[in-house]
Amino acid sequence: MTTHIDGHRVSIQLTEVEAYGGNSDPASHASGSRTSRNAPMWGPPGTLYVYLSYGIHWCANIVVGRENEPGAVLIRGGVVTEGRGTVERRRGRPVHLADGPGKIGQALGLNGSDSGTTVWDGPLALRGPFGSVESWYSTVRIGISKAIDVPWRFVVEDSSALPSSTLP
DNA sequence: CAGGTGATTACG
DNA sequence: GTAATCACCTGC
Repeated sequence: MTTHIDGHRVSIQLTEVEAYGGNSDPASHASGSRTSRNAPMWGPPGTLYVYLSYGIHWCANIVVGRENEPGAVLIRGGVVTEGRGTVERRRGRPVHLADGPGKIGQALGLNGSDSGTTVWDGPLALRGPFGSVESWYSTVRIGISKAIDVPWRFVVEDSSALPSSTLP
């Protein structure tokens, strides 16, 4: 995925994501009522949902599934493949692998003003290569206190399984 | 390991 | 109104 924000282009190859559902998923921000914060989760697939976590971290999700049936994928980790200088300036430290949703949000330069935009006309774009499904495995989601047994965290085995042309 | 930080929610 | 809860990161 790639962002073009403040005149800077940053790309990451995804290595870790988590899925969140709608009303039937107690851990989801869409488990309760629709509010101004979580409204993008009801949007069409490809909508971006960005929220502020712990008052500090902007975390990014891509909405999936049908419109009005909330569901989203939280971006948890990725390898920086383009714009590493920009990422290191934003993060204030050397960065190769950004692991953790707050770090990813900061690396990509996202904030609340990007919530509700879409991958076809917003600052964040999706593009391949997407790798093979065999290189991913699933575990339980982390950092949550409800539905902790649902195995909807997906991780790439190891970054050497990524297409070598995408690695730095 | 603990603390920062602020929106959102649950309760009256 | 107030209090508790967070899909987290950093530095000790």
